[in-house]
Amino acid sequence: MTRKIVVTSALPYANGPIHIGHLVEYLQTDIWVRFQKLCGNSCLYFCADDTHGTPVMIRAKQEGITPEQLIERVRGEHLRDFTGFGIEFDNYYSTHSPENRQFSERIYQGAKDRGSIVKRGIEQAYCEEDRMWLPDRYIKGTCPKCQAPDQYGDSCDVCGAHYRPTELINPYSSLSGKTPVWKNSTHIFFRLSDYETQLRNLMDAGYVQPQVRNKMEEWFQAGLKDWDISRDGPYFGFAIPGETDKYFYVWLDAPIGYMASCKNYCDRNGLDFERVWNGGEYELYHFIGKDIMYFHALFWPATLLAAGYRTANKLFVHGFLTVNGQKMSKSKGTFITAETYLRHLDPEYLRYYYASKLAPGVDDLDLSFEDFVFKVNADLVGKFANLASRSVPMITKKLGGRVGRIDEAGRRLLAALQAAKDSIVADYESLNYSAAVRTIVALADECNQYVDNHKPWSTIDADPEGTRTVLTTVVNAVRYLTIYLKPILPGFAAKVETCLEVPPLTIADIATVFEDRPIRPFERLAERVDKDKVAVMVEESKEQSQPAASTPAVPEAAPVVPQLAEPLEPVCTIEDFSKVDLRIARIARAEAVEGADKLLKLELDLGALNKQVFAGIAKAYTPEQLVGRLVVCVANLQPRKMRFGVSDGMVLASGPGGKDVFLLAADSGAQPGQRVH
RNA sequence: GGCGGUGUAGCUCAGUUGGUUAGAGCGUGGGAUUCAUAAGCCUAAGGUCGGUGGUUCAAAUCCACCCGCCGCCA
Repeated sequence: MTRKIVVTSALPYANGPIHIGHLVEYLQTDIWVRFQKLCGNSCLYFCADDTHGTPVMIRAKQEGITPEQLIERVRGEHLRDFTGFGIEFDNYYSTHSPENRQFSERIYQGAKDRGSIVKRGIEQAYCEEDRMWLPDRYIKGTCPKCQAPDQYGDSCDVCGAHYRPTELINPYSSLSGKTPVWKNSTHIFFRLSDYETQLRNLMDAGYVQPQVRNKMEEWFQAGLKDWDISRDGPYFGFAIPGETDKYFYVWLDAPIGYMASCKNYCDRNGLDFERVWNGGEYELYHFIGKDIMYFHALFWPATLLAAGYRTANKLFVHGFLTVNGQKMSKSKGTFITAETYLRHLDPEYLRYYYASKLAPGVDDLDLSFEDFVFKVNADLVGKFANLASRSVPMITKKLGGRVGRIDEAGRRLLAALQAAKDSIVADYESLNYSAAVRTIVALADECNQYVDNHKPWSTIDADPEGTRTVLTTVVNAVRYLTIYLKPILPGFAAKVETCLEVPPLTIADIATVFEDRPIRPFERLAERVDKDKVAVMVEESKEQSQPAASTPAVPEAAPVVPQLAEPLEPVCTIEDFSKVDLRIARIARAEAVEGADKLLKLELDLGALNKQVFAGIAKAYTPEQLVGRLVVCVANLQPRKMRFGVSDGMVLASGPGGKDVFLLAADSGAQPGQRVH
């Protein structure tokens, strides 16, 4: 029976680029959607940019453009990045849309009619300089408990204390630097506790995974508190009807963006939104990260219930991405944007890698570059692509480009492939992609063993027809494997479909065989991933983040509290410091690097030894200026392989980069090779 | 700090309701091959299942405490 399904991914916020962390969710969702379509189900995938709120307003102001201009631009960038990764939305909309306003107002009215809207005054920080209310995260000051300076308005990073922003000592706006004043303002609250019973019923009905449910239980026991859904102007968002200068909090209208995107699609495609969203005919699933569980497991269903809308069948919660076992880091170059990735690597690699590690739980997923390279090369290329590559060309080159029929031995192999269907389908359906991939890889192993056992390369001259039978079996095996992998690897699948000259493969094709047909010349299905390319991508991610880090948020404003553009690192002991072996070096040679406009290739004379170092100082120094100079270098830095060669150290310099780079020099008398203490 | 999640071979992960000698892939060593993208096949080595204590005939699995990592505290 054909199912009808609506799927959403969380809406990315419109003030930053898509990065490989975001992609865990969009790829997880896209694979599921493609899987449903492969199974012949009708599946609609909706998303949008989340556009409202203070950060967007401030960012637009900094860039000297309107919020509307900013969100339009960012939406285009986001969609470009998603498309680059093969993520196919049926509609990618915006929360700054007429549909979203309409649904927000309707849901608010629904809650009001149910008596779930209450008002009360709260005290909040107001900046008279910028004439705006300050969210807690924009207020900084000295921690009332441990006196640490420059802590955020809600908690202290140094001692971990929690407090109210009013308790901060010497509070200041992180935007203007001015001291805020405390003013009273009436806010509008949604009484979440009115929906506790209904929410609990939802949990009982299997709305979330068990791990998430435990967390829910904790929240229920703590008691559901009223939710502040209003913000005072100026605020980039929807005005609240019947109020003066009050706007819906961004988190109220963000998930409503799912509905808006769906409505917009329905209107453009002749579908009845009420039927699709509310009719019960369609299943509805939301994919989200565990950081926004609270909003999607409590507020969102509660507001829908308030307005009489249906809630989702299930929430699929996933964990975060770590890179090489750690949080993504700009300084380590592991904060990799989708755009940067696509400039260096094939998106199918990441799709395969994530799929090979995704499970239904909320565990974090680790992207280890070493593992990434091995896995892509061993499985994707060595097992799948190579299986086709070692058999199909023999048919096109030596057997007239035609597959024949399959014999008994071939049928046994193919039967094993067919028999795996139910388990693979079940694994995809339950988001256990890693299990599906394990099964598929094991099948590919069997296929490769089959090829080795039948040695078509040694029989082809003596027994061409027998060999054709063997190779026909392999082609059929490749076809089945491709079907199983298609949700994960759409590009790979498209190449196989072209080679076989067949219409898009579906799961139903598992029941059929491919015999007595011509095939087209073989095109390589996937290239090996070069680990140097990964290294270059990481290197580039480091370079990109430097200017951003050194650009002050608001250049004109002079902060009252002194702050370094680059904050101090945590304390380092003398032992830590002694690990860094600094040496005086004389620049023996310097030359420009072809193909890199920031790099100079330096040969450093350290007395007894010479080192080759690539330094990102070409914008600031010409090679001629450098030869003969004494500099300080990190002599025991782990060598790094770059596109242009190995860099075996680093010369010390200050400055934000670009033209503003200032090399450290040594007073005369210092000798190359001397250690700096 | 409170709470939730998590910790299994060098790496990434499976381990069903507690039940023989704890598995897979990658990586590493050895072997036989050479059709194929230095891919594929055969084979070997590798683990006190975070720690301690407990329940049990039996614990990676259940319980308590501790340690590490991730997150939430609206």
